Amino acid sequence: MARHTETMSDTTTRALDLLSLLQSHRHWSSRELADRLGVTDRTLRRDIERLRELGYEIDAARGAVGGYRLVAGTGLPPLLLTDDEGVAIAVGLRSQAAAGLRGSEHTTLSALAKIEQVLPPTLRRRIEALQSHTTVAPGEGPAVDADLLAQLALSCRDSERIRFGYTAASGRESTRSTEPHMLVPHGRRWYLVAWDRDRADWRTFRLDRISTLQQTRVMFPPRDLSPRAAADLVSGAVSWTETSYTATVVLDLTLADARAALGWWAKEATARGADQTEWPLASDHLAGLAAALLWIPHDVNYTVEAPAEVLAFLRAQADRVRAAAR
Amino acid sequence: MARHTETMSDTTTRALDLLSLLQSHRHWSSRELADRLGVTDRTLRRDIERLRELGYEIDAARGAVGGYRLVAGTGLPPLLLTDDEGVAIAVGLRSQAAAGLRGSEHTTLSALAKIEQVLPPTLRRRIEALQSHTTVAPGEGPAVDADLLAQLALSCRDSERIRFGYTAASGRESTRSTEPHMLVPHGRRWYLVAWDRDRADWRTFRLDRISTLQQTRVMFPPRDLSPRAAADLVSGAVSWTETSYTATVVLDLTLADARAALGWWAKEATARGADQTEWPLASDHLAGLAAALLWIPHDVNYTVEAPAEVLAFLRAQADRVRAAAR
DNA sequence: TCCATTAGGACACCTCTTGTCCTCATGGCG
DNA sequence: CGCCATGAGGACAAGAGGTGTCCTAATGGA
Repeated sequence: MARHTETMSDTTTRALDLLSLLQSHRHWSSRELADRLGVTDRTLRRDIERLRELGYEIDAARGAVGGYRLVAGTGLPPLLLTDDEGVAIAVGLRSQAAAGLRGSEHTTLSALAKIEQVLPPTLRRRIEALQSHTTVAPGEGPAVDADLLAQLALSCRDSERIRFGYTAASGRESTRSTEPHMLVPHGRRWYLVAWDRDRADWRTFRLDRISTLQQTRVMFPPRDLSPRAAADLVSGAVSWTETSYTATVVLDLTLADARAALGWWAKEATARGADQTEWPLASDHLAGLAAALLWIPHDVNYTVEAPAEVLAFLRAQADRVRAAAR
Repeated sequence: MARHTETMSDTTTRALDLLSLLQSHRHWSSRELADRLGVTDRTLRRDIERLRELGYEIDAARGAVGGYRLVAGTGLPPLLLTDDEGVAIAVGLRSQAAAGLRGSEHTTLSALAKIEQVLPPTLRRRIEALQSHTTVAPGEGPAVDADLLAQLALSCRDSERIRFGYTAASGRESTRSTEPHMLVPHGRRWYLVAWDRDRADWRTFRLDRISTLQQTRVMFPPRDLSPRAAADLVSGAVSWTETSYTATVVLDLTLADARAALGWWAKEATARGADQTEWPLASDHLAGLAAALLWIPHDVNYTVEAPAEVLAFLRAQADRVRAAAR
């Protein structure tokens, strides 16, 4: 956007500017591009050629309505984002990490680290503001502070020593000086696996028990610890084994009707007999399990099959709501 | 990563490579960087200088543990992502757009358009795979196909004529040839505001009623229509006015205790008298409202104050659950 | 104090870029 | 069918700018 002073090394700037233009609109004529970049059309063609040599695929149409367009190639080109777009991406990544999406936690964190590293402070404030609006599902509040997660991801990636306050399960508070190694999700929580310098051993820390994080800018040589071993450390340390609750809902609907009524998230449903459907539910929380029942349409009859503990919870909740809604 | 053939224009490549290195790790010594880029340290210093002139803030530490680090400046540098990171970002943006996050829809879409434009097909397939795992809250299934949303966002941005099949509310199917103008979220749904070429007028289309999208690669000159007017078009067209439900929960807890018990998403709670707390709830769906109650801890007494309609729903649901959980 | 590191000036060599001028290829439109 | 606007790219000369070598100056940590 900002026209740079013309005295600097120009060909590099122009290449980036050109990429940015090609990303912000899909169709450009040679004239327009050349004018914007302040060069001849011949030079522009050379610039395009250069980008092509660098691996970016640029389609060109000849003739009356000709023009250039950047097209999906084999790799990702550098993304040239506006501030707002950067904010949108950071918010998306943060909430994704906080929600604990399985299967790609590490890439999510690494992308987040990349963007957090260069995020101007002004934009960071905007993220906080936006994030507070992201009140998605009730009860599913973020199990972790996304900002802390991002900071720790950076420190892990860069092998930077950190200090923080920690409140143990027993309630004892202490200050830890550690070499952070890896972030591991477990259940709906995140754990930091780090080398505790005072205790000279590996420790795991629950993120929501970490209070004040200080990034010393001191690097350390990474120690060996396989991801597998790190995960084992965490599951070993998690004492209050996070039980997962399950139940089966039996709907008085054919499988096809059930699919139609419940939509995509009933895709695990199976038929029971000719005109009933089994719909398996699972959740880390009893409340989450119960919530799913509320979305069954009014005109559908169903019963719940589940362990006594779960059924008792459901009955108790029903009674509470009945009493409260008078 | 891939070493390019050495014959090409190099200084631009090197600048991008350098940025990429600086983004993938926070701390680098001059030696390391120079080696990786295959140049002298003097040239490297010149490259760093160039980047600084381009506006990227690069910290340097002199002395024994010296080195360079890319630091948050005033603007976002080009993001150089690995394929995996690109996938993670696309997934995040898509689910954010699909969830209908308020306040930043347009930036989210514009960022999404940017990345979708250059996303290699192989990566796109990976996104689909990941997205099916993102089963977040029950009942909150994606109200819209994220892929369609992304495609339409691209066409709107680039003023590209499109054709698609549309099933009207009446059930009548038709094929529309339109000039897409803007995507507008309303309730949990998305609407496309477009100029219908056959009817020669503005029309709104619900995204989940659009069936087969064809992108003609024909551009058109954008017509004037303010965002405000577009939004009005949509809310005018939405007949079944999407009512939003509200309720107030009165908890037998002090405000402080309620905050502690309910966590961050009870931040709108206010005190009522000395030892009660008012907790306002709002949701587009009755079920969403009811679900919130389930997360209130067992040992807390509460009552619900709400319109008769809402109370009736709560009682009915309670009875259903009671009956089903036998 | 010493050492390793970044910072940057000077200079010679040479590559690469740029604009001008040219011809060719291609797609849409009348 | 032929016209015209557009992209593609070769040739060439002028000159700008990148590179490596060699140098000295700061600076931070042990």
